[in-house]
Amino acid sequence: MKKGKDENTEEQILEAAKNVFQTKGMDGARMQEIADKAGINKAMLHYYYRSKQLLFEAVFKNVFSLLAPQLNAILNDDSSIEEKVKNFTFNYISFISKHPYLPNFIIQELNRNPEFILQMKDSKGFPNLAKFKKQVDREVEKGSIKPISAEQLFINILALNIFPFVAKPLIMAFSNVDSKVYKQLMEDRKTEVADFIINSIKNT
Amino acid sequence: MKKGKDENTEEQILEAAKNVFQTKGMDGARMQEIADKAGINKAMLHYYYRSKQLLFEAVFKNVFSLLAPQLNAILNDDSSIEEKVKNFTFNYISFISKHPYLPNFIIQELNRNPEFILQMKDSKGFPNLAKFKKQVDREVEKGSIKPISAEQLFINILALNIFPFVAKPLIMAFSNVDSKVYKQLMEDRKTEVADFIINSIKNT
DNA sequence: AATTTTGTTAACCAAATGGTTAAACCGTAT
DNA sequence: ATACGGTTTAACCATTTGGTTAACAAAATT
Repeated sequence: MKKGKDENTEEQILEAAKNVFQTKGMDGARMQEIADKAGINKAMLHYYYRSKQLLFEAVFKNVFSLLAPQLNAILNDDSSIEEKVKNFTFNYISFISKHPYLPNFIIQELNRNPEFILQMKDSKGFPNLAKFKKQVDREVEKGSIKPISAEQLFINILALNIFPFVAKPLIMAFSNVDSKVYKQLMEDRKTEVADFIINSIKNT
Repeated sequence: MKKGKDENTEEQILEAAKNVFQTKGMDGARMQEIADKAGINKAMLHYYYRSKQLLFEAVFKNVFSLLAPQLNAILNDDSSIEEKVKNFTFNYISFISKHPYLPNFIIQELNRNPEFILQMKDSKGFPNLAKFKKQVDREVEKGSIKPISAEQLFINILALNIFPFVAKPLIMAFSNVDSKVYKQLMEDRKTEVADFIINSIKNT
């Protein structure tokens, strides 16, 4: 069996490609740089993935599959809204610290080619608002949270959690803080963001 | 005087370049495409702007100068926090409808090259948190709003307003809405976002 | 009117880039 | 041992791309 070897190379390519594509984007990425990072000949990229476009798509799907479960935690979990907001906020900020380029990569590439996400919408595990919508409507009706549509609440939760990482250079410049202070701000947000959201929607 | 002619050409180039750079990004943009959109010969781009890099920087500064006054409305205006939040939210969403690619462009390019914003920090009119910080601290002390740092509040305001436009393709896919419904959601946010923020920070 | 300066173009160039190919390599089965 | 299969590499190729040049046109200056 030499399969160990192939799978290893294929995996090394994907890892290197994830690295380069996430930091440089599709247009800025260079096949040669990916090959160098993987420590193999450039022809191997085409041997295993045919073209830059297909390699990119493999990377995108792989990266996206990391994000989807995070979002499903808020959409398809069984806990209360309040619990979900607390858990999601806490976990997401930890998660993103391990994948700092992920949100920007996904957002950038989807804006470059918005049709691309349509191919993924069918795959199982793709985040979907249906269940969350029912829950929000029910809690609004019960009176435990103020009137808000599930869509707007979902947008707000994502915005407050994701945006600070996407806009890091901008925020750092405006607020005149260095990397260290910025990191502390993000650490504080693990609990502050949840409080901010809950304060806003909770009925007294 | 043929100055009318030059300035016209120079201006046409900048307009075409803004168009192309904002939609394709620095790496995806092609000098030929800019020339075509401007209806002139490619050599003119170099005649007026020397290089792709310098043309890009001219575009970036121009685009950034549209955004800065929007942000200063919340940082350096004299109205109360509540008023500011209401006005900013309402105005920003209108503003962005006229410049849909702007926030994504700025965020994407700053992530590609975070040092770039340092060159701009000195220029007058560059958004700065100093005044806003004093105001927030004062209002917290007075007890008119709940304890929150100016930095976190500013991040939250930006996040809730900017993110929905940056992440449009993502949100559309998750919530299964078409462009028309999405536009309505954004329209609703002109008032909903301000309420959301104020609910969260206002002391009862 | 002659000349100099500025604006504009077509043709060209060198480097970079995604992709291909033909030969070498290497473990395995015959 | 040898032939065979997938794997890997160096060299190569065609195209794209940012940038240049030299000649030409249009003003501006004298």
